[in-house]
Amino acid sequence: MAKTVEQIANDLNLSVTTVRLVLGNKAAQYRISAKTQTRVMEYVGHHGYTLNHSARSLKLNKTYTLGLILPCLSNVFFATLAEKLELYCRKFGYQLMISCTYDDPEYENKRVEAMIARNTDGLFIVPSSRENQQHHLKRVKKPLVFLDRDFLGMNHSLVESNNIDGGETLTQAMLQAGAPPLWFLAGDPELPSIRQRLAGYRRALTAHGLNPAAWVATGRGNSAESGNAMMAQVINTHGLPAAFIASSLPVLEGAIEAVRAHAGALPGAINLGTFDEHPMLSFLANNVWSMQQNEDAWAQQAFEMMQQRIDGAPPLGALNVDMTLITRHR
Amino acid sequence: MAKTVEQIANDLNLSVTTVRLVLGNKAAQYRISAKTQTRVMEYVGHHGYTLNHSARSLKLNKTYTLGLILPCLSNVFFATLAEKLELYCRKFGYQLMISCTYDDPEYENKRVEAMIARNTDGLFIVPSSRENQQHHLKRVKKPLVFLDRDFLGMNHSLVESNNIDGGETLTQAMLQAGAPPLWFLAGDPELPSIRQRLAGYRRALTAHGLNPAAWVATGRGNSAESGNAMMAQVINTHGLPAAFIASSLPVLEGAIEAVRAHAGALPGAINLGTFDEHPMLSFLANNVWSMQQNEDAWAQQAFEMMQQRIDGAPPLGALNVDMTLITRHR
DNA sequence: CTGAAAGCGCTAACAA
DNA sequence: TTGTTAGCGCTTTCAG
Repeated sequence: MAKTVEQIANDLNLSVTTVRLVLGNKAAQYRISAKTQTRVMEYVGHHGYTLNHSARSLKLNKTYTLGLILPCLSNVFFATLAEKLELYCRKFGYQLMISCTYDDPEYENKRVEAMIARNTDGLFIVPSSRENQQHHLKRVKKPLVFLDRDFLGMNHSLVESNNIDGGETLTQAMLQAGAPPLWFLAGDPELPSIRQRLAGYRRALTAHGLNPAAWVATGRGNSAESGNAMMAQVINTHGLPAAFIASSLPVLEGAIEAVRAHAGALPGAINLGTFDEHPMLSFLANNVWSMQQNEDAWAQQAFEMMQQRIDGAPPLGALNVDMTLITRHR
Repeated sequence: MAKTVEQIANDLNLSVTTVRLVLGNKAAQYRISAKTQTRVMEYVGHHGYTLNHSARSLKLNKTYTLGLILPCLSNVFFATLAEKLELYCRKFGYQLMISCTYDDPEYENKRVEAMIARNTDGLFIVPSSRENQQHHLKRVKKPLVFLDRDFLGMNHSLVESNNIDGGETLTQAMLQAGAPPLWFLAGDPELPSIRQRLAGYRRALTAHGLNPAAWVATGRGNSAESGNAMMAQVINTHGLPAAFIASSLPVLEGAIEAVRAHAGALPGAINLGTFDEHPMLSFLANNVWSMQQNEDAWAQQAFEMMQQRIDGAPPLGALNVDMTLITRHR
């Protein structure tokens, strides 16, 4: 196993060129004699041959490896995105290297450095801050495709969900199903995606002749704790809401916890809205509206962008992927 | 950026060795003159230097890369495991390459081949079948650490949960909380982990003087569909169960769906047990017992095993990680 | 149709 | 304390 081309050539009294030609299926093209071909093929069939990627990478200065740098894999959306992206990469002969930043800016820079040192051919990055994104843009010479978060809004390659329309559609649907107030719990209002979702929410409220700022709560992060705190505050100041939208699943978890802490149980009459879909939303006895992000479309678009960048195309701007409304009515 | 050692040496009229020595922090050891050191450091501070991993790998025949081959990342348990494992790998200078098999045996073999061609220093594998595991064991010369599933029970390196004790503890807890029958929905009884969980369940039943085979349903896979089908059958033959255990979260999802389809809603009195913990289990209004797997401990153990194998140690046998019972009482 | 040779950037052994 | 060199396995160019 794992013979080198040179070994094969020596053992067969051939030159490396000849061996390479038949190994690379160029035998016909260069009219290698049938006998030589079979000799090589038999040898390989017997002893095996696996190309040494390190050597190839060194020579070609291309590793057929791409990096994916994201906040964390335990978030189902990112995990699914990573899975889909890996699938597309593999399909075109690339290996994907995944690294988590836990939204730590320093960590993120280190991961980017490490990926570059490993000669990845390009990087997909979910930046954790405006400064990070700017930093990468300035320092990284390799093809870069940003995902999910656009802090800058400039002309670089980026894939994100159509969060504004998603927020609007979700809000509209919930307004049609029940009377206001309809609260919006924005876990991390600093994140561009959350800001956009909130903007969509406001647009829908305005269209309904409602005050777009009356029922918005903001938190300090995309977490259950933050969701809990926001809901606790809403209950404190306005009582139990009849309907609310969570900016993400962890926020929803925390908010429901807070409702339970207040009311003993989650009243079935509360209408729930959330971004990101998950089968376990079916565990709820309430009406649930969820805005699903299309990870597969993301992955496809992102990989295509990457390929174009690798092929020398200039940055391609932002690309929006539509979201899908999922409803569960009890 | 990205200067090579040789370029630095040329520009500074030094030899590669000298440059390497100060770059590798061996300056003191080899007593490189202070002047030379600062010259090099200044040059690097100005122009930068990133080690070329491909060249290093080729020379050392070591890539500091490890492979992780698992069914899928959209499964939260595997995603979290991958995340933790990546953390440990990184801590020791390794990069992790993740690939999903979707439990397709052929795919799995291809992924293994690809990882080997890329000179990964070792492989973590969640094998999808007995044949696959055997195949890898036979053909892969690199260090191998299996995860989650042991089809063979031989002397190789493996990390899994203590599924038997976990199943027993879960069953005991639920038997203490409510009267039997207590059903067990085994999504994929072919999987070693599920078999073990079932064995633990049976042990607990027997200890309680109950028939260990009376309330077991088996399905055709670890999926919501399978869970749905099993529960539908249970309801058909025995009516709505007062309590049941799902062998995994997707099975639980499907089972609850089936209960809803039959009863219109999920009766709050049904006691629910499941393997794998997830925050969204809080969405349920029922009593819930969940058996949490400790991904962090898995990752640590698995990485340690891998290191030992890389350092030349023989296979180290199976290692069990205890599970933790999480209870939610309403 | 087949062969020879240079060189990718790094490491390690040996020289001075 | 610093310099020289061979070679990892592959690709590519040029030469028969």
